[in-house]
Amino acid sequence: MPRLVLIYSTREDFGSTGVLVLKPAQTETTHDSESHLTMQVVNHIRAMIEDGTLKPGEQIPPEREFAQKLKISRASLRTGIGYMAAMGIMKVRHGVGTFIAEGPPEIGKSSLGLLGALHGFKSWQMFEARLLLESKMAALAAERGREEHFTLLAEEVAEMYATVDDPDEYLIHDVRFHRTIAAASGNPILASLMETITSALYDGRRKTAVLSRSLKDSADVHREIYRAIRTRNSAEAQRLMERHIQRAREAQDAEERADSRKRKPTKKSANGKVAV
Amino acid sequence: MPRLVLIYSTREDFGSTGVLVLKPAQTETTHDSESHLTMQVVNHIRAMIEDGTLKPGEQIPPEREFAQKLKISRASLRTGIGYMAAMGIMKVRHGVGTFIAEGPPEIGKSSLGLLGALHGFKSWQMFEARLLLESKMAALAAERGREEHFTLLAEEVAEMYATVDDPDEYLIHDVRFHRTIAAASGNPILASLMETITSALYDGRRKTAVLSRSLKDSADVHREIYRAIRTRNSAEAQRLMERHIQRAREAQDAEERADSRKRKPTKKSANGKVAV
DNA sequence: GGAGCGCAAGAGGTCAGACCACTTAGTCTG
DNA sequence: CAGACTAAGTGGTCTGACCTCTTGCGCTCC
Repeated sequence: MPRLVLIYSTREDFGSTGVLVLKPAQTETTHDSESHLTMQVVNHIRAMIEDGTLKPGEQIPPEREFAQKLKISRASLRTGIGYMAAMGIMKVRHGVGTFIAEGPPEIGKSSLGLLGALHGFKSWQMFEARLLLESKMAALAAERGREEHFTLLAEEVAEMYATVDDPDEYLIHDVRFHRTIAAASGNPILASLMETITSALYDGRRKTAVLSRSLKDSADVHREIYRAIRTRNSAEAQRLMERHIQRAREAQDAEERADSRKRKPTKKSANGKVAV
Repeated sequence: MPRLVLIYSTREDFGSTGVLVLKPAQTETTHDSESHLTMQVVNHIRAMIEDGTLKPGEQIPPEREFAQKLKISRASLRTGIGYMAAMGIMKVRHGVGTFIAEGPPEIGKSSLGLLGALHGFKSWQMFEARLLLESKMAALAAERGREEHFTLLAEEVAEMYATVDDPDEYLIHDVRFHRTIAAASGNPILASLMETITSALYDGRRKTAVLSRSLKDSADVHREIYRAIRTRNSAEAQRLMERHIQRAREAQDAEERADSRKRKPTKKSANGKVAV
């Protein structure tokens, strides 16, 4: 009996936009990418995480042993692990072991780069997305941030002023500052999205050069943002953050133009990345 | 000679926030998840996409054949394919073939659900993210939308009014309406993020019930949004969209409360999803 | 005794080839 | 002609062997 179910699916009958389709329940084979066993592994590990058997940062049993416990072949287990590793849920270290990821979650980090190549994402679009996310998070941080966040932000601002002559060190605190705001926003999903876009944006490239021109000014801006958040002035925090990122973008654009003027061949940048 | 490079990396020495670290170039082994061969496959396919050999929707050669061409084992090729499938870049269909994904790109669709389980994403956080993205896209659509987009939006609104008595059919046009706005916003990255969150939000669950109460009212709201966009009133479009999604959220919250009152055991919803 | 080298255990990575399961389309049969 | 059957082609899984990397222990040589 072909029971019909409503499935939120992607189809190609409407230009490049998907639709909601009604289709037989069995045909779900075209799922996303899980052939029974792969999903079985994913679900098993998921269950272990949910019931506390496995926590972020911990190591899972050796493949040979784990495969035997799950009563599947090592190859299938590896497929499942590979799946979760691709999503950034697990980290595999050759010769050491396999671990549950920890730290700020990134949603399909490397995925963005690939998708970008497929659909032609542009640099300005990434900046636009980042601008939106970060400015909103700054506003939320002003509304929801707790004392501990304010303390951290203040520390990072201080560190920035202290390292205006050391671009590398400065950058560390710059990143931490933005991540702390993300944490203070109280919405880890937005934080994840920001993390994803940011890492794709600066993928492999050091932005030190961009900042080295006037780190003092940069520190001043961060200090202002901090103050707005500290005094729970969300509108001001959002406005300042918008301007800050807008300027970062202009600086990078300028740098890229200068770069492309120097290197004639312009071999789509070092490691093969394009349009990012 | 241990050359030092600046790497944008994730470490666990600062609470749950990562930092920018300075480390020996060789230690990059802990990369993301690519052991030479896997990456080789990914890069090869990426190259094929970039030079036009492969386009979205097209099929790649059979595994046995492709593996031979790349001079690697079928197992390794499958690892690479699995990696890209997990990111939603490729779709594998048992007994049919492997294809390059097409349609609206989703960044780590299933990833969000898993990450949610790991870091405890809440439903309201997803709504907040969606609210932010969709309202901003509505504003952008008002600024950048072209006639063709307006035409499509008008069509969908008309279809909505025509199907107020058929929730399933109505939902199709509802989704299309929102996707058209995403397309009109001119920023595919934001559209991808929306797609990801939306599908995670309604993952497996039909939201028909939510809408069935008063589809007529819903159609009215969409019509208003359309008008704002049509007249390039971006502020109004954003405001209306915000209100619209806010209400959708309230409706769903109400439904969930009603649901949990009926089913006592509350076995963390059908297919094992939680907190989504 | 301490610094450094080297080896071995243990983890993941790759390989080969056989066999299973699914989809599809063409063919046979009633 | 409709429906069941069959075969070809593609992905899915298994087995078990071997390779490579990381790590730490223990030996050797100052």
